[in-house]
Parts: sequence; C-alpha cells; structure tokens
Amino acid sequence: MPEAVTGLTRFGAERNIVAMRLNGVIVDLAHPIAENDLVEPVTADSPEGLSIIRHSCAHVTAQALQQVFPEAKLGIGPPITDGFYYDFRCEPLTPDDLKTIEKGMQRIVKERQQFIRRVATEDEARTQEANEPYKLELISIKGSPSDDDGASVEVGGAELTFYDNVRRDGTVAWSDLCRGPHVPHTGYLQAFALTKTSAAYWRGDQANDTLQRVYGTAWATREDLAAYQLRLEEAAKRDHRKLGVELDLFSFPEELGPGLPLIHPKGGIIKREMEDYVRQAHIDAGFQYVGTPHISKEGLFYTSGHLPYYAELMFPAMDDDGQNYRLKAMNCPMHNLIFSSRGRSYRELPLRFFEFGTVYRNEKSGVLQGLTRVRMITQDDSHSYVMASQAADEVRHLLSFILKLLGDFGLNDYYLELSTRDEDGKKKDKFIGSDADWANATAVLEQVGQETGLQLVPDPGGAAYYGPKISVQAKDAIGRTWQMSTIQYDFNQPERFQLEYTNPSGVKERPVMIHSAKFGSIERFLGVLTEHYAGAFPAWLSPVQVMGIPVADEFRPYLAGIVAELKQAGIRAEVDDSDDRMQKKIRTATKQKVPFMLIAGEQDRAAGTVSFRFRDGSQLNGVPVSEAIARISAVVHSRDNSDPTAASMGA
RNA sequence: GCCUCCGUAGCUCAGCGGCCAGAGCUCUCGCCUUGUAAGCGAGAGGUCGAGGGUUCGACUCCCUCCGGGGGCUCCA
Repeated sequence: MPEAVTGLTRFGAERNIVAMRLNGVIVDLAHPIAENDLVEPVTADSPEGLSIIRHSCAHVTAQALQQVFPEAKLGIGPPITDGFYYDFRCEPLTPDDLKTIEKGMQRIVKERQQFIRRVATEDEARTQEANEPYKLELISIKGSPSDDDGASVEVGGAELTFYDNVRRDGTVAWSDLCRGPHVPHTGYLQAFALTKTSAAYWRGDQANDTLQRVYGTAWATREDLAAYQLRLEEAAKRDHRKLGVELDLFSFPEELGPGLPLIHPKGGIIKREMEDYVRQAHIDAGFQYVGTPHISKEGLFYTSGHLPYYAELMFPAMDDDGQNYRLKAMNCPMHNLIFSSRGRSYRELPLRFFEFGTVYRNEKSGVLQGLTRVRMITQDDSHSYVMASQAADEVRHLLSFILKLLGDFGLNDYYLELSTRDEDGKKKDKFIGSDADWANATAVLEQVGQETGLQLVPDPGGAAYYGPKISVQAKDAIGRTWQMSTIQYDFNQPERFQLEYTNPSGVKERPVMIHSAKFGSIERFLGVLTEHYAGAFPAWLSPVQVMGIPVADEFRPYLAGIVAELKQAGIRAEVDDSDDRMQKKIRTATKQKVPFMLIAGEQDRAAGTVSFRFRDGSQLNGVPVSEAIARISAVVHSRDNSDPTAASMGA
C-alpha cells in the first residue's frame, strides 16, 4: 500500500517550513494531501508559523514541567504576542524552577519528539484525562464556538484530538488534548526561553481556581530570539517610571499614597506645554472654558448614574452634618448643571464646555502603574451638547481634533478602538438605554471612525454604561496598550438630567451629549510621551531647551549674555555654573537630554561664536551667536518634533 | 481585590545569625582654571520599609502589615 503524500514529503523536512495551508486551512505538515488540494507552505517567520512554534513550545513546557512536578495539573497553553504561556495548578514556581524546566525542554528538543495527531472519542478522552480536572472540563465544553476565554484554543472543532509526543523509538513521551496544529517534531524549536511566572484564574474568572502561569518567548531563529531580548532591554530603558526619576520629572512618595503622583518642576514644564497647547486648541475648536468643584453632594452622582453603576470606583462618602459628599470621579454631571442653568436654544448648539477636570478614582491597588494608571486623573475633559442630527458632524470634528493633536505631539504608534455594548454577553445589564439608541450611536461612531481610514478595532463590551465610544490606544515601551483620547456618545445622561433645548418650532427637545478627552489624562499622556521619546523630548517640550557650557569660569559672563538673549526669545535656557569641568557638564546635559548645548571658550568669545552641540553627540563649531539663537528659536517655536542634530541644524 | 517576586543612603547597588552597615553617583565645603561624555580631596547623608516573633544576639530566619515590579481580574 503506497504511503500517502503529506506536507513533509512535499516540502521536505526544512526547518523554515513548520506547517502548511491546505485549501486555506492551516494544518500539520503530516496531514495527507489529496491530488487536487491547494497546498502552500507556512514558514517559521510568518505570523502563523510563529504562533505554531510558540504553541508547540507551550506543549514542551508542559511536558518538561510535569517531569519535574508530576502532580501539576494542566490548564491551557496558547500562543500570545512574542511567545506563549501554559497554566498549571501546582506550587508557586521559583526562577530556579524555570531554569530546571528550561533544561528539561532542551532535552525534549534534542529527542526530536514527533507531534502525532490522534482523534479520540469522548469516552477515550475522559479516560485519558482522568487525572486532569481542567482538561475534563474542556472536554465537556467542547466545540462551544463563542468561547472567548482561551479554552477554544485547546478544543475548537467538532472532534476531540490529542497530540502525542512520540520519541524515535516509538514510545509516547507525553500527550495533550489539543486542536493543533504543531510543528512536525520538537527539533524545530531551537529558539525559546521561559521568561516569567505569574498567577492567573482558570478560564479568566476570579471565582475559579488560581493557577500558576509560566510565560515563555519563542522565535524562528536564535538571532530573532536575541534581537527580541535586546529589544526588551532597550524598552526597559524607556520606562517612564525610571526616566521620571533620572530626569526629575515626577515622583510617587510613599507618604502620599499609591497612585498619587507629584509632578516636579521639570515635569511641570512639559505638563504646562501640554495644557497650553490643548487649552488654545479647544478655544480654537469652539469650546468654552469652564470650572467645576472637586467634590459634590452625592445625589448628583445618583442622578448621573455613576453611583448606582460604578460606586466601587468612587472614594467613600464624606459625611458633613448628615450630608454625604463625594470626590468626583468624573466631570460630566457638573457640566450638565451648567447646561441646565438656564433655558437653551437650538441656536446655541453645538454647545461645548471644556476644562481640566481632576477626578479621583479608587482604583484597586493591584492595577496601579506609574503615571499610566493613577488614582488622581487630570482629564482635558469636554462635553458637546448637540442635536441628534449634529452628532455625526460633532464626532467628526472631535476626531480630527484628536488626530491633529496626536500628530502635533509626534505620536504615531496607535490605533482606534470602537467600544460597544456587550450584545449577548453576561454583562448586558451593565448598559442602560434602548436598543435603538445604542444601535444608532454605534453606527454614528463606526461611520466616522471608518472615514479616517485608520484601523478601527472592535471592542465589544468595552463601552461606558451610557453609550459607545471611540478611543485611541497607544503602546507603552513594553508594548502594553493604554487608552488615551476618547469620544463617547451619550444619550443617557441628557435623559437622567432632563436636559433640553427649545427647537425652531418652540418645542423642547433633548440634546445628545458627546464626552471627549483629547489627551485622555494629562498624567497618562505624559507617561506615554516620556516613553515614546525615551526622555529625549522634542525641543519645544524639553524642560531645559538650551544649556550654556563655559570652557572655564572666565567665560560664564559671555554665555550668560547669550542665555539672556535666548530667554528674551522665549527659550528655556540656562548656564551650567557648577564647579564641574566642561567635560562633566557636557555629560550631565547630554544625560539630561537637553536638546541644545552652547559651548564657548576663548576662541568663541573672540569670534562672537559658539560651539553648537546636540544630545546625539554631533556638533557644529564656530556658529555665530545670532545664527545659533535664530536656529534654536525657529525649532522651538515651530514645535518641530524631530530630534535636532548637527545634520538637521547645519543647513 | 487575587497570585507571585522584591524592599539596605535621594539614585544604582555590595554585604553578613555576632566589632561602630559599605561603595559609586547626587549634595555641601575646599583645591584645581580647564576646548568636547565623569579633575582631586574632605564632609554630610541610613532606627537596613514598619510592627511582632524565634534567638544569648536579627539588616540577615519566621509571621503580619505597608510600598513597589510582573501578571490575573477590573478599567466612565
């Protein structure tokens, strides 16, 4: 009987081909190929190939871990960005344990164990997994397609399949209930590392068992792995919490409490530049600047719906003679009060209010993260009150405002997210309002979002309780995404606050309100900005824009004169008049990421010039003072985001 | 909130069940008067996160709490 043709016979055992696409479906290379099948190779460095490598690596991790800890019970082991994880119920793992497991994995790789697919009946599967409670649970939920908690990674199709790891002598080393596909044998896994452990809940539910999650990374080649590890090291240097200390931007003193930042003078300069920018931008975009208190009688938040729906996120009530007050966790209710302070006409709409509203949210202790997740949030918060017919135009107006702002601050690594109601999920009762209103609001946001041509990622269930939103998601140094700007469509609060305007026919109508924050939070944006620029802020945002460095004390007055002129031109300039040597001063200014250094000694003083040095180490010598000032001034006042260098400043 | 790892000077980090706990940077003072990334010297700075326990003796071992990192859950 002739052997069936498979991907392995078709493509040969090349390590750079890990699987194949058979009539559009990715399968193991060992899968038989029929005469008219359409077959394409899946290479190791393709996204699909990497997922297969990573998931196969998860199997090897589990096999190695169960060799060391036979009592460990298996959870699931899917591929994730840059790697994989596998969950186990076992004792907490130490870094030494990880090393031991890694060694075991290397042995398994050397054995070149084949991944052999085997279809089982439900009874066979239950017998085989009798000692694996989580796998038994997966067998019972087999094939539920809307499973969004990762379980479907393991059991997806109509049939139950196992993957046996078979040694060259034919013995089965290990086996796992799994949908596949996998690489042909463990020898394909040459570039991996276990990275960390943490805890996770079984199937992502806090009510379930706590499992130990082992994270790993895996790549097509050892070079790719090394490059990834280098990338992580570089990313760690950009961490805004580290740079915040080094550049003296902000701090989180223990005395103050978790999640409560202090902005230091240098961070304050960046914050003020951001505020100046966005205040003027709001005025230009037709907003009116308003102000509201930080506390309110708590009845206001019952009216708004925040207390009934999000009480746990607000700090506890303050009792003043029997009247409960609350720190505000949002500004919208107060803006609504301004709206309803007198009768409103359709002629006033869109009516737009804006302020820097500092809100306080009682975030759970475990979620705080530097400036990116704090308990004091300064929102550049605005509310537009519009007629329903104006809503789409207003959203368009706000979105273009936001995209311009992001561009003006040099951010480009972001995508848009459309957060909608959870249509059929368990959290549906979290959202208020009629189906028709939700559908209409979502359609408006979706249409305007798509007009931008940017990627619009769906986020079902991520909406606010009062309406859907479009948000900007930006990445931090280590790839975590953070919500920045938001536009939220709200048809609920106008109802709850009985907001109304008089239409042309003299009839009262209810406006739609659109919440929007352009930076999102000043604090979070500052943190993301710090990481985006790795602390080397564009000149216009740099706390110190020019540092004058005299070759010797004698030349201080010469530089002081130049600095005075720069200050006249609105530039943040200083002379380093410490006792340090010039070399040390250059080092200090460079480490502080000062964009421009002006260095002068006898030669320059005699010629009326300066040495013009940049933080990348490049330099222009003998630049006339007036020219240096003009060039610095041009860069700063044009809000140019590119990093100044001798090459860019020389022309 | 849950799991896990961590906590020595403002910062980066040594150290050990047993003399008065160390270094570099930062800061202060003094000397040096200098041409492109750290000049030299001196001084100041710590109840070793807090509390409790074990011990003749704890910064070191154990427990609790506080704070931080990484995840999970959450995220208007």
